Amino acid sequence: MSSENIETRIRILDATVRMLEEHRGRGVRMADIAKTAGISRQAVYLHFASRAELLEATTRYRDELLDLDRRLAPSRAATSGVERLALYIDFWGHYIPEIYGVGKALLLAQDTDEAAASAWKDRMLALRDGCRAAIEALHSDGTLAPEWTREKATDALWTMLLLPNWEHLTIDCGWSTQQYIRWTKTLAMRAFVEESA
Amino acid sequence: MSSENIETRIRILDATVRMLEEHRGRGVRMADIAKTAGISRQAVYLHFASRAELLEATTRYRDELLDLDRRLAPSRAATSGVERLALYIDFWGHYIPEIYGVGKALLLAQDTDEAAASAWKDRMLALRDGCRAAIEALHSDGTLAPEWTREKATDALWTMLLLPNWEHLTIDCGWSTQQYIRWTKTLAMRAFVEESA
DNA sequence: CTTTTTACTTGACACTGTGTCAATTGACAT
DNA sequence: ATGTCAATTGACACAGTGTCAAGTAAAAAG
Repeated sequence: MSSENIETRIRILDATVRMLEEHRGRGVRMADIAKTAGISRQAVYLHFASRAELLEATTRYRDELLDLDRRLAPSRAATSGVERLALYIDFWGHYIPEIYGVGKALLLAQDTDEAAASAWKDRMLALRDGCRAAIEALHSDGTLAPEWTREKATDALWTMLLLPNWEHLTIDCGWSTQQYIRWTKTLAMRAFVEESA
Repeated sequence: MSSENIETRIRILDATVRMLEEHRGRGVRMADIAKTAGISRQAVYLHFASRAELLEATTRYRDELLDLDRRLAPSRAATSGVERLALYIDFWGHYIPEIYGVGKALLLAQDTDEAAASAWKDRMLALRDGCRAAIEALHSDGTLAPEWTREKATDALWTMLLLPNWEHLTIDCGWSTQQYIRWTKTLAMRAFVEESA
């Protein structure tokens, strides 16, 4: 599956990203992707066994291109829990619009496709790790609001950052990325940080 | 379309509700619904023109059975904004698990089906009305936190109550309905009510 | 300069699920 | 007995995914 020409593989991945971002993850078929990549539909299957596998590979490819580690560096370098939480939300707020199309496609494919469902779950667990790290940092600082266990706070922050929330606020309600980030930060601070008044 | 036997129509709707709740809205086909209702697949089309129309009718049917007006009465009778907000979240928290399957099916059908998308949008606008009423009540009391416009606060509350948030917390994270309601209330109070400390 | 290999193409086809159509059955009403 | 109505049966069109076999064109290997 991987012995084939790497350039073609990348052309397919680029085409997939382009199509999914353009159409917000909806109604993009294998044939459309092939056409955009300038190859036959069947050639796509020489590189990716199924639509789900292509979507999964596309998310990984996207993350590479976006240089995830560099983007995460600021929040990882934070010197306090509050700062870490704020910087992680900053990271996420700028990251999510760039992966929206691919993520949405993966999300929608869950309906029929078990493999797509588990691929998405994987991505979400990575998000949870970031959330846990931020909550853990608050906890070590002693600034995690006392009503929370670390576990529950992680789940709650994780939920706040879910893709549909961003989608709804920006696409349906017309908020800007900046407004989304500000509101999410405010909410998280009031929810998780002690005496945030 | 409506001249047909009403009993059969109801049998179909009951079967649809049952199947969707049972399978959490995923992978339920017209043939499955027909089989559950004890009729032929084609007979379903004598009552509903398409899958989207059936899903739409099913949500309305579900709301009837659940006696939405009775359930909404407490929040409508609230004497303060804070009370109204709390009671509306109570209502929603108990309502959402009962419509989850149908809602999820409608949500997933958005991928391919334009009609399903607009049916879901309709349901969501009804939810927004409830949110606006609660925010409006806070505003008249003078207890809406000053950083919010009524419009933005409505959008934000609306987003908090989105189905995927409930889904994630209860189904993925294992929270109980009570925990979901408590957390949502706490969050909403801290977000929208002035000096909630 | 032929032969082999590699990457891809073309076209056909199986499968699933939605939605349509035509002919038929069985019950109930007039 | 006749007509009407609800539903049945079986066939089919259509879209999209995934598979398969045969062919092609160019690069690599002898």
